[in-house]
Amino acid sequence: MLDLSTLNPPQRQAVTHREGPMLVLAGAGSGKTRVITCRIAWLIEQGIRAEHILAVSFTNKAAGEMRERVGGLLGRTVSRQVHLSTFHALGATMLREDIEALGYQRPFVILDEADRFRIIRDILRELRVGGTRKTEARILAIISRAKNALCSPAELPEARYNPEMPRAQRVHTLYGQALRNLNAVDFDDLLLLPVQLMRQRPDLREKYRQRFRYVMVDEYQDTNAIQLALLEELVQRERANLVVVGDDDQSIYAFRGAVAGTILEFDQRFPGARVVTLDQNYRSVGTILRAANAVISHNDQRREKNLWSTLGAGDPIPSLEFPTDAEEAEWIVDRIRRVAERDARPWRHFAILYRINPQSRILEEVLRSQRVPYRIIGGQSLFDRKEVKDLLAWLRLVLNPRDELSLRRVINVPPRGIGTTTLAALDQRAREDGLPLLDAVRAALRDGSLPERAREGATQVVQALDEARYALREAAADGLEDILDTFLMRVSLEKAILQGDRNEKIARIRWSIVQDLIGDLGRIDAPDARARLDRFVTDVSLDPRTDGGEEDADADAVTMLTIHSSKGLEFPLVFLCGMSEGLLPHQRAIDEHAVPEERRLCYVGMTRAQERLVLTRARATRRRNERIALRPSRFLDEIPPDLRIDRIVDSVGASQAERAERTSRGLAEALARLDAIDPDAS
DNA sequence: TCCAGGGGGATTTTT
DNA sequence: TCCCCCTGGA
Ligand SMILES: Nc1ncnc2c1ncn2[C@@H]1O[C@H](COP(=O)(O)OP(=O)(O)OP(=O)(O)O)[C@@H](O)[C@H]1O
Repeated sequence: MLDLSTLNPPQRQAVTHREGPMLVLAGAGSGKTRVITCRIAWLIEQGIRAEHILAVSFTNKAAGEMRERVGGLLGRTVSRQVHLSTFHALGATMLREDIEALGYQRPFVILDEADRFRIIRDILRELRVGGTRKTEARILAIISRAKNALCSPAELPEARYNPEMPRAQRVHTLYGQALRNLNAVDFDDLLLLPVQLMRQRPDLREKYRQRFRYVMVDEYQDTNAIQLALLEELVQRERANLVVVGDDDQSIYAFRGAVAGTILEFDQRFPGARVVTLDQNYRSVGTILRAANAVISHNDQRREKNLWSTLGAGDPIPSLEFPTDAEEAEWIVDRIRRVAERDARPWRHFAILYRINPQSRILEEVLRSQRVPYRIIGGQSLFDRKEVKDLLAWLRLVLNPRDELSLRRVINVPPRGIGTTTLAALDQRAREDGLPLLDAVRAALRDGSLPERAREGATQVVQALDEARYALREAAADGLEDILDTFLMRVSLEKAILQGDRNEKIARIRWSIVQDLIGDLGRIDAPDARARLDRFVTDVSLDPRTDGGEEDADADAVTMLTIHSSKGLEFPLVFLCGMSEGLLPHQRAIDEHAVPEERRLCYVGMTRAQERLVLTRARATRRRNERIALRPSRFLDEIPPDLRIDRIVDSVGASQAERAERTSRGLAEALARLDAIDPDAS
């Protein structure tokens, strides 16, 4: 049940807001997300049906968190009926329903990064222009930015000076055609196509408007043009029941086309909008809040905020220097273990934040060797796994045998004697006769034009797919697991995986990952087997990294994540590592004069901490077997000296005096500070 | 024609 | 350190 007395007056005003657009603009930890979750509960108590409520956030992690909080207020049964998702998942849902209206088949394929690279590489090869991976990445980025800005590459602001632009323009067109031919969409299409859909089909737009009558958006400062367009199609401007919350200081998705100014212009875009601000921070102790505010105040063009907290003064923030990132990692993990033991803290109270994913590797090694349970959010761990992609490809084929991309991927997994040449011949035949690739395989089997060694395998694949599809047609929802078991056995997925790696142990792990993933099927419920499979495939494509689902979220483990994915979350104890020039701010941001965005990133990272924040950095790191010297981040200097304690922690054996001598602040000062720090800080 | 093994290259941030 | 591509053996 919702208790309005757990809210302060402006929060209450936003929660019980009735009609029309509203913006809640407030700093970190001021209870913006709580406004959204409580508003959902309030609406339902007012008799609004859960399925008429849509709440959007930006990361899968944040959406999951929100679902949990709503579940806490209303119970799981009701919270499951609320539409709670990321913009992309929302788009995927709409497309799963209506993509046929745009001339695609159902189900469609959602491409991952590797698929996109492969397509670009093929196009460049066809155009007879070679390209390094860097070029390919640049072109992909241009295409993505254009889609997110709802324009062609030539219309982008960067068009004049980006050297890849002429090529990107041509590739853009071919890329679009390639995706169409493959019946595939990329992540950007998940936003773009629903907008097109609603613009072309007012009847469908009306259907969605009727469905999503109350709309809320968390982290509104990160909305870009295409997401805004989607929102505008979904709500009626003046009469919009739209409540958005955000903080211009936490705008950290400029690379995706978000503009910090968008949130400040909300009332121009949605006329008559009410604006509410929140000032009280309920998350962090005083030192953390003041230090974060000090850093962010170095940005201009921001809305000045007046955040205060009553959670106590807090300790000064240690800012620690280590010889290398390996020692930095050792120290962090050691410290986590000691504090966990001393204060009887569960592991889940600790988070380690970093700027880029590869920084997690060394931490992961140490955590593992010290047997500290941990969980990595994001990164490439599950995303890039061959076995997961193969599984998905097979499942997609069951849903849609015309999915050529998937068929090409797995037809020779495990090796079935259908190599590049055989495949090319099949491809040509398909093109000549206007057949889908799978039907070309059938035809080649029938008239014997398939090489001898490929026949047996091809027959197996065709039959397995036919049988699975036939079984699926009739099956009740709970019949899905058996059908898939049989199907995967027939296409030898297990064999492919176990043979696929010389290291048997690794192969077994790979297979167990696939099994775990299939086990997650149990959590998906839909009217029939086909719909369940469809949902499953979309879910995994959108967020392949949440392998364990709900029980994992509850697991007691140290959390490791990038600052970007930490947005909206909070932890009692936070280690923000890699506080060096080149990492935070990142070198590329420095080169591109984008330091203010990095400063916001630093602000977001610092404000995740509730009780204690520790900033760490290394003098050197190793990249591609090269030692790279690192200087302290400029953001450290922006924290007032009375709020931080600078220390140098050298390898075991260095005396305290020696350590102190190396601090830039001088021996006496450093020693004085050492006394102030709590006894087991080293 | 298929495929395993070695050499070369690569790291912003998310969906 | 891990991943992709190419080449030579079967
Ligand atoms: N009125 C309140 N009384 C007590 N605690 C509150 C209140 N409002 C919010 N909180 C708590 O403060 C913390 C931060 O709230 P919340 O996550 O909603 O902030 P936020 O503004 O969304 O933060 P951010 O911008 O960093 O995402 C949460 O632990 C929340 O439960």
